[in-house]
Amino acid sequence: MKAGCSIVEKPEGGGGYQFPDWAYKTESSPGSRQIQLWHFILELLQKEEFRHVIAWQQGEYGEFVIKDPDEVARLWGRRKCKPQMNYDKLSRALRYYYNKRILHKTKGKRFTYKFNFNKLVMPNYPFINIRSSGVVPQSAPPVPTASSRFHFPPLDTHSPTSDVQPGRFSASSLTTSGQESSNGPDRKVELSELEDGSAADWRRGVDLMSSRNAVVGGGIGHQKRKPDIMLPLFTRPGMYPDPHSPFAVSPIPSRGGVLNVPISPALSLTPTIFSYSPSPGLSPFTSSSCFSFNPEEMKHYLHSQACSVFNYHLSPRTFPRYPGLMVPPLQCQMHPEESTQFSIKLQPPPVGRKNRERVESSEESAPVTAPTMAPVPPRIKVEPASEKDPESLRQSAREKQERPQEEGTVPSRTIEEEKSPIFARPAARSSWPSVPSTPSEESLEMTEDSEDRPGKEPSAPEKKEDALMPPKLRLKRRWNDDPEARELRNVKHTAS
DNA sequence: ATCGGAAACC
DNA sequence: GGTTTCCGAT
Repeated sequence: MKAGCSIVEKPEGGGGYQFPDWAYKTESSPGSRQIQLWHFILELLQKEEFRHVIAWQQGEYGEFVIKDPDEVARLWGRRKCKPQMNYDKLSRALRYYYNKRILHKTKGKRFTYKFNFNKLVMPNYPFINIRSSGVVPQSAPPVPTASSRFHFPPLDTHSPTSDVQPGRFSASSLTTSGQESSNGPDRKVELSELEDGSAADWRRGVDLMSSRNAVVGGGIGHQKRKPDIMLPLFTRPGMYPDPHSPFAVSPIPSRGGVLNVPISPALSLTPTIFSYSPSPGLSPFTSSSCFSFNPEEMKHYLHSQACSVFNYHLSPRTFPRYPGLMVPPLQCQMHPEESTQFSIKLQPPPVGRKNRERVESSEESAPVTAPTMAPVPPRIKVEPASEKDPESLRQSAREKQERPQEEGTVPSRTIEEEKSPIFARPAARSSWPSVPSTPSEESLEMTEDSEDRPGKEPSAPEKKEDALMPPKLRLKRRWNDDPEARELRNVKHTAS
């Protein structure tokens, strides 16, 4: 048993804002069904109680500083029942977000990272009415400043430590059908690399704009969806007024409001394999044919996206180009046919286990773990039941109490609206808009690695290099600060 | 301090 | 799949 983990707090206590269990799954990873780190981080950032531990960095959108790494790690460890957690490990996890582009490291600033809200927010709140508050935090995120409206809804069932709040990041997943990976089994590409979230969204937008009711696959196009599932229908902001949502429109509805799925909600909510899905839980959208929207809004949305992406210092290449779309005069040049995506797998599956000398641990004994046939003695973690220091205890105690009314603790932010469970029962929808009529549509033949003009540009020097370069490097080079590459890209763009 | 590969874990 | 755990490199 994991000592130290007894304090797993669940909302049920008397919170009152109970949602069905499956309702919470959305934000967790489909696989693990557990809170994700970025989620947790956001939670902490959201609460003032943790201001001294981790806080938004004013000035930079989405940038935050971990003031007390050890504490954050401790909290995280507690949350995950991993008493051995430490900043080193936690930071490794954070680093994994780099490639997913959920997070970035702010170079030069110690313990400072930056969220890519495009990735986190937009995919989850695609149709927020940007006009009302500037969807993406135009100014620092949840900073209780100007954008009184932007605030991250609670992400997890339990709060950082155990508290919680009614609202949550709904992954809005509407998802569903998915199931079909458009690209073959092992073609799970992380388009996100390039997409940066926004691209994906854009693509979706495009699809929508094209008024292709039939199109589905979101971008990639090849997904057929199962006709027996109803995708949620988004109309427009306001359709799902969610008191807890900081946004004009509540993403939550998607959760239960509109699914008409025969399958378990939990399943349906689990964003699975969307071809373009960058990371589970993040891009739940299926760009289904079921959205209805306002062109006008879409425009704003897209525009906002562009700005945001830009503001986040993302690679310009992530900007999908859309004719007629106004973007900031920066180098945001857009090109109509952009949206290509990467097909590279950033983190290739393990090849096999190499024997690693982990035997060095001499004093562990396997608790209850079912030993597989590991070549080496199963590694057990010794979970010191006494991991809690006074501080921790104090905290957990406090947390528990806070839970019920946690909202009250965040005054400076937006007034947490009342926390009433927003749980609309999924109204069964009987008819669905359209059926995928274009199953094939190979139009979007994703250009594998090339994220540049598919059939165009003969071959830029850079490209060749890329070809010879491991995907990761390639990405890194491109994404991170490879001025050279960037320049090349720019040149290319301008040239064409 | 940070990064990222590798492998194990859940 | 998302970490967790280790660890060598920078």
